[in-house]
Amino acid sequence: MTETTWHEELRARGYRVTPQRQLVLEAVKELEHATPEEICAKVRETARGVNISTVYRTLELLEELGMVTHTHLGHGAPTYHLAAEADHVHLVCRGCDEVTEVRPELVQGLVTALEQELGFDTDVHHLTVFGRCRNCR
Amino acid sequence: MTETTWHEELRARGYRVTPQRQLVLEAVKELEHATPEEICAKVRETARGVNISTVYRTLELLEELGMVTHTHLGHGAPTYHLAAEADHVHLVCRGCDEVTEVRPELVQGLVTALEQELGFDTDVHHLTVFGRCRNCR
DNA sequence: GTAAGTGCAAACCATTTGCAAAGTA
DNA sequence: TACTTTGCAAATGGTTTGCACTTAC
Repeated sequence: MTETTWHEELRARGYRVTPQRQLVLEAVKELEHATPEEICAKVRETARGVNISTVYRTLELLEELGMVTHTHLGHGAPTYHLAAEADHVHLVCRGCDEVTEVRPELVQGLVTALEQELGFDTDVHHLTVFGRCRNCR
Repeated sequence: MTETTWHEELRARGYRVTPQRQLVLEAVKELEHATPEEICAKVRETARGVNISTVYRTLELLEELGMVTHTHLGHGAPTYHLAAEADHVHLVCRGCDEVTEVRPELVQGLVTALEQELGFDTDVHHLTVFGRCRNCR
């Protein structure tokens, strides 16, 4: 999605293009897997600050627009990334807490089975698999 | 695991058998998919109350002993159930919030692939798949 | 100009912690 | 008795909300 496209997308739905919204989207793009707090910190590196509640409100909006997605990689805050770059599944090791991204094809069998057996449409982007990695098991 | 077995299990590890621990385990057994708050409420139905922090501490202990497991079915608190009865994967519909339990064989392909390709040992009990059910898609 | 968006502070929910009192072995 | 566990109240972390002020259109 280009710069102009999403500006129009916002306006078309009655939302406004604000510097805060642009900054938050920029930060999500640059950080990858960032928590709201981290996004807020990143944005504050630039002169203009952004309030944490604005970050939350903006992330909710961007998610509704389908521009970002979030997933839960641990006990704490969720992490956000661009929907366009989210084509992977997360593996989290309970031993070393390391996060690995794996090809979505690995879950294709599961997705197909759920689809055919139950008519269930899986949100692959949100999927996180917990377990133990080679080194920690 | 029988009544006596887990009492011995506790003592063998230097832990003590207390009425609170027995009540919490009972509640987990009866409720299935209960949050700490719900477990606390359930236990309070019996004359003796239990403090919410004791519930948290007990659940942590029971999980360490491998007697209960937890999973995240939504935005709020996690839900606990007996490890012995946890042999299923959870499906959560984003439309109607309904939770479905499916046979673990459905994820067998994924588990095997992660095992063979990465040596990753998946915690199937904790796995929750978000998406949209037949009625809501 | 007017409706939408922001900042701020307070409220909220889930969870954790310190410590003195109570209970188990 | 000695050491574990509990209850309570306060602290914490993450998130949401109400409202007056500001800004995009």
